[in-house]
Amino acid sequence: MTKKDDFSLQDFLPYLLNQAAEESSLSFQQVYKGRYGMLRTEWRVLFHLGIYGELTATEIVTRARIHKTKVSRAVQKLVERRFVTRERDGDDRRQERLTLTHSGKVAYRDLQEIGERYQAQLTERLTQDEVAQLKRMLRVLAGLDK
Amino acid sequence: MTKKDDFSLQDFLPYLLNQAAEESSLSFQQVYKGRYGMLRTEWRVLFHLGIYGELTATEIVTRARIHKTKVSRAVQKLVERRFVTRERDGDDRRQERLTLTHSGKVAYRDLQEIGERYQAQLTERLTQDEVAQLKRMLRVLAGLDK
DNA sequence: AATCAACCATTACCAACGCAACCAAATTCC
DNA sequence: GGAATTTGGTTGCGTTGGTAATGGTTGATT
Repeated sequence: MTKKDDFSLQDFLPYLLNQAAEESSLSFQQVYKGRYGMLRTEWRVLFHLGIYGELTATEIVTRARIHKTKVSRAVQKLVERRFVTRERDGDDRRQERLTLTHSGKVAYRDLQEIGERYQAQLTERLTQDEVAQLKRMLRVLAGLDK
Repeated sequence: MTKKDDFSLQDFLPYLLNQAAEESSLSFQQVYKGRYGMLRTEWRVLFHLGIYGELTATEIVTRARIHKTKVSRAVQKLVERRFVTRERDGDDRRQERLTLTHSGKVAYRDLQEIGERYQAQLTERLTQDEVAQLKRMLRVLAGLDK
């Protein structure tokens, strides 16, 4: 048997990353879907606004690397459900400043807290140090580090 | 500022995993899409057949954790494009044994080789040891280790 | 100041997804 | 041994996603 045949999906990084990502987002998805009827993209937009405060749609697109049509639709939903308010920028009337409403902030804090607990549970089979290493490497792979 | 406010998306594991997974599958997607007009699910099915040989649709579902309708449609496409043949099982006529055709094998080997090179390039900013650690942890998170 | 290119965001259109319902074959149960 | 249940796989249909085109605004060129 040659070296070539040793190749396995279990060793193919994009595949492994995908499996881990899917697995890790699945149960958390139940939370924001069940509690607030949110889709994944909506939750992600909410979180960005919760963390960074006022943002425009384009800023969310570049920060979160979500397709702009997805952001557009997610914002629409969040506005409908009164989690977010949009307001045309005075200086540049093309863009809209997005901010969380009160209930948006409440939802954010609620989910953020659950998220932290969920993360802790997710990594209980790894040491603190391993988790730190893992995150560092993921940032490298995602091209998120400076 | 309290501890709570330190929470950041850059530190939320499901988010990081998703970013890394998306980033790492993006350029490779161009390859199987460009060369063979395949979708992600089709490529995944092809790889499973390439690695494990003859499988049924259900076996692919459980191994790859892909929804059965996705597998069903991917198999359909792969059969149409003559990468895969299906054959009713004699013992249990509900299931179909799936195997790669010659051109299916060729495509698999081609993509597998590119995949390996791609993986090497992806991890060039990490040491061998780090990659091994990373894969181990991802398997834990994905629930893939015994 | 009129034109043109660049930009922010949305929409129209079609492809892909996922749930639930379904068909056909096999197994269980009485 | 026949009805009910389970299992392998497909399909219909409403939802979600991406590409490309559009509307509306700004900035640059002249």
